[in-house]
Amino acid sequence: MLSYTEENYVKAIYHLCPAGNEAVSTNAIAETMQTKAASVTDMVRRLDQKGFVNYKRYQGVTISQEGKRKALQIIRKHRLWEVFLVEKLKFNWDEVHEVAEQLEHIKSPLLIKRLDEFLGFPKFDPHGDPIPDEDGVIQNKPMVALATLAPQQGGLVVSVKDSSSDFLRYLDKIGVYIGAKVKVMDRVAFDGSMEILLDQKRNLFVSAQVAENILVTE
Amino acid sequence: MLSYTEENYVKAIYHLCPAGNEAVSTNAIAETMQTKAASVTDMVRRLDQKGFVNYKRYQGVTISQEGKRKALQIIRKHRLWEVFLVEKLKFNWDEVHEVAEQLEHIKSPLLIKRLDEFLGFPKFDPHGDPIPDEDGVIQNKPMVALATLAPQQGGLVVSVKDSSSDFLRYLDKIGVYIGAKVKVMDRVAFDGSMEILLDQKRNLFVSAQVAENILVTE
DNA sequence: AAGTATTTTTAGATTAGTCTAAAGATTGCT
DNA sequence: AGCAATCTTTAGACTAATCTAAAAATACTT
Repeated sequence: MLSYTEENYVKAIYHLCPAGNEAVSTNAIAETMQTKAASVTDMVRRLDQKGFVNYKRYQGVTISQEGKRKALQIIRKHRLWEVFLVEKLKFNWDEVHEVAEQLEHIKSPLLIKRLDEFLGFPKFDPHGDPIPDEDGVIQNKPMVALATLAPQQGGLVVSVKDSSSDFLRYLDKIGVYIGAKVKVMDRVAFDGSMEILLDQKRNLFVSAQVAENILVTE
Repeated sequence: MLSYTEENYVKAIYHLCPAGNEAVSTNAIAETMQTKAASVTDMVRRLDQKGFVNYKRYQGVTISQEGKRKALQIIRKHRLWEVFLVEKLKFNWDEVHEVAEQLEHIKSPLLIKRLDEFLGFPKFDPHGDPIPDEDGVIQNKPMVALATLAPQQGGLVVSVKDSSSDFLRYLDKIGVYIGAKVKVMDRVAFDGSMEILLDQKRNLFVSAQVAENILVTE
């Protein structure tokens, strides 16, 4: 069983190299974990001992199969909680991270199973990042920028490139959310702005820059 | 800011003497915390330093005003999460404690505010224990056993005396839950069993023993 | 290839929380 | 009151996670 801190290290190492094919440096981990390199050395040695990473001194770290499984489990929990916070508790997109960071460490398989059910088995979190399934498998449909679609083409909003508060708030205001159905109605050659049909109900205009930062999939 | 462990100590000390009027012994704390007396001594000294308890060596511990506030905050969180788990995630009454024990330590005032709202500002948890408000005030309506009511008298189910899994499962089965509206229709003198109108809809019979263990209020 | 710069590790210390074993207080009994 | 039983505290040690400072290894640069 991993401690709170160990879980965070595993997650960080996974994020730095999810494939586990190239070594992650002690320094890189220290930076993302907001700690010192010496502390990282101690920790990765322990995680190697426990089988969650592969570590050789001066050679950096790679995530192991076991570690990958654990990391994806934590990411799954994190993203499900984010969906809960936004969909059910009306948090803004930019308020959820800190809280989800705590909630992801709650240990209860039943809780996550039920939460998933309660949320209707979502596939993406509020930022559009995919939610791994119980076995750690990530559904990876190709995503393209809304800006690249031709008129009459449509898709589902699955993510955003820019996740600044400003941008997210703007999307909230115009009613665009992850999971929204969009269809390109027209495209203004002059400035690249687009007319979009949202959820088969409402027409709206977005600038080229906005369209560039909204990611959609079939 | 208190650590996870410190929060648990404060809660335990509060539970051992909520009024804070008489001293709680080191040993008693050790027992409820599943630890050794020596560890308790160390901890209560720290908590005294921080102002959450009053401690003098060999004299035991009392909870301070500050400690009471903190404990009630944690209890509030615990009970709100229990309501969430049972009402929204369909946990059984007897499955929630362990998970709520973890969830109660999540730090986010906004989260609790929104959760309370989402749950419709419940006043009792699934076991019928009252949920303190934001200021730590516990609503304390008098409770009486269902068994003591006369025919035609009614009330709301607010708690149970026996909280064994067996009893809770039985209540689930017959459809009795915290918050249910009940009215005594008849009382069998022979064995003390009762006929009850549940939620103004359904009639059911309960034994004297069951009626003794269901607590109701006006 | 040699020397400097950078990165990484080791050594030793610190804090939180815990333990065991022994010493010190309090309580209770006759 | 005096002694035994019990409870509580102290002392010293351990683990997890961290730090600083110094040593060791690797990488870069000319």
